[in-house]
Amino acid sequence: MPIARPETSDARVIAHVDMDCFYVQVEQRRQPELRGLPTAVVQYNEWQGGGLIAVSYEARKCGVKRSMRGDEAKAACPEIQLVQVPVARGKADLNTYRSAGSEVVSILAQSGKCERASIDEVYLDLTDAAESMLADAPPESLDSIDEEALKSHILGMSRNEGDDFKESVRDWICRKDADRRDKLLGCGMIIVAELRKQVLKETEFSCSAGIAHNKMLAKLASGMNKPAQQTVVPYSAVQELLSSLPIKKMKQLGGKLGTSLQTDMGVNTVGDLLQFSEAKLQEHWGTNTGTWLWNIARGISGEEVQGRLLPKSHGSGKTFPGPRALKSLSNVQHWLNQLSEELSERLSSDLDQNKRIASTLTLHASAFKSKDSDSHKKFPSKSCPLRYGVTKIQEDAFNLFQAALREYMGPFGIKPQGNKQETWRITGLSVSASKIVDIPSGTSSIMRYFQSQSTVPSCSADRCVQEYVEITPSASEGCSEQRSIETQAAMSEEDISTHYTENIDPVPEKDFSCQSNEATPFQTQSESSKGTQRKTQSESSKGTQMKRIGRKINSSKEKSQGMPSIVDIFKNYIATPQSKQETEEDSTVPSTSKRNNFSSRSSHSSEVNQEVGERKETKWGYKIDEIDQSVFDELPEEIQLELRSFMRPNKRPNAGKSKGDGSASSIAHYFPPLKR
DNA sequence: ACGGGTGTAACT
DNA sequence: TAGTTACAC
Repeated sequence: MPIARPETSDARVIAHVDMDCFYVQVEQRRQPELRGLPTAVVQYNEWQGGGLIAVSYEARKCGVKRSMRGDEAKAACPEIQLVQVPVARGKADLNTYRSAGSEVVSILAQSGKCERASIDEVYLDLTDAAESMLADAPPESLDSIDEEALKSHILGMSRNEGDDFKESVRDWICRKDADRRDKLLGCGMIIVAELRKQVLKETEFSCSAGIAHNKMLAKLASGMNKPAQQTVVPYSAVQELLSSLPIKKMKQLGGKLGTSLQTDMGVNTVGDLLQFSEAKLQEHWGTNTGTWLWNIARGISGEEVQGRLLPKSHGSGKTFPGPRALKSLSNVQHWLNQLSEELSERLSSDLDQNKRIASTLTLHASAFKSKDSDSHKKFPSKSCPLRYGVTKIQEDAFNLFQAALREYMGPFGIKPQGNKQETWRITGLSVSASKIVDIPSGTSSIMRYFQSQSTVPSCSADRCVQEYVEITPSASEGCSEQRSIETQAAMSEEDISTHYTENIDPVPEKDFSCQSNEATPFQTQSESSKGTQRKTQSESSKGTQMKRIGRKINSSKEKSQGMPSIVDIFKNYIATPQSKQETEEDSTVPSTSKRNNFSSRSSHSSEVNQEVGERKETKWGYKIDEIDQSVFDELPEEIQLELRSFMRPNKRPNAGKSKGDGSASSIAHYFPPLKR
């Protein structure tokens, strides 16, 4: 899994910035009374006090650990303050933490290439900044070195009680005869110290950081002195650091690979790896992993900092452990609706704030069948093209689920009436959206064309989304209609639910009482389709997404056949004046060093994807046959050409793989080619 | 059959 | 490609 990359430059300056117990800090900012108190963030308080997902350093001192239950935490530390994760739609809602993370990224992205590694971690490539500093204003030329920088930990440098370690750090940073690599790290220290101070000032969040020559070492270092400190790894300290480092501490080696390294080869520290030749390692772990390990042992890792400030996918999921496992289709549908709603909301924000569109919807579930030999068969994942609009996502998610369920249950799952208890339990559900692409900005002829075409001044992303909903034929038509036949075929009469109204809107607590539904785990597709519509319609009256600020839909839109047309996307998008000040009008100029005007709080609309400045290939993830042909044909030829260039280059002219028979395992037939 | 909810990346 | 598996926080 890890893959070997050659070191690209011998003296990059890479930083890893890690927020200290981030969720706790977010809650403490909201409730300043909690500052300084032992605090933990917990989710689902009802069972054994809920699970801890973040623990303050005060609480860690009393022995509270992440992944304790709330009750255990109380036992270990009676004064502990437990704060619950917000709940929306019956599930944990992490949005406040996500946007807090964005605040931080906005600040950290100013000084160099920046990669959002997770909700609370960031990598920075500060090579350019450090080199500039070294050239223009090297540390020894400065009147004073930042106090925060002087607090840095420098590996390999002694730091005894009574030492004036700040003086030593100053000396180290300013050493004239230093290795150039050390000088660069010295500059990195100063820059990172500055950034961390800025983060603290502007967000009130503290963080720790590691500064080194590559990501792996920087990551290692950021965790060495927490909270609110930074650690530097000079080249000269690498070997000693690694020689005694337990193998499992290395990123990527915390799991099975690390375990088998220990058990199969007796490798307990990273240093132990040095004994093995590259060939030997490859022999055991394959070419890629072998080389990767060989490099790791030497502190070599060429992995680059991706200039990416935004996530590549969005997901919404929930587990239903033990007795809460879902037992009825309608209950599954209920939860899929909740998850889809959240996902849709996040997609709307992404479109609104970042002008990005996702193109694949994936459903994951986990399940078990008690009373069966293969009760632990994996529940298959399924995906399909993503259509914008809450109800569409809900519908598609549910259909994907049913397809997966039929596959999971196998040919004998279709008639459970004979087999007494033989039935499924769903222990986890998640929906996610991926293959997210930027909407190309401003200057292409496509944009100009639609700019001139569009009559309506409009278009928050909300409205874009609404219009997809409006223009799309009702949910049960088109691709989903066809499904019902097959789905019905997979069900026995006995399975057809007559408990629709009872089942359709279960509250979470009712999950426990689903026993009564057991005998009728299925409902017909047509029932369920109606159910979907009815429900979502009533919900839509209160949902902001569906509130229509109605406008007439033009005729070409009405011709669209169920998929949102890429052209519609353009039209709706273009009609809006760009909120993002897209100054990279000509995106051929790398803009990495450009200072972006991030407005740290309130909006991340300014969170520009840094890839713009690089040679990122902006390709539409849409297949040409997902686009409304009639609309497409109406375009000037020149525009058609340009549009094609945005589309997937290797598209199969006519769905080459589709079987005639519609086997359960192929999702292709759920999305028949558009009639032309 | 409680580490939950998310996210990335490589492999097949 | 779609789906699976591993890993991390």
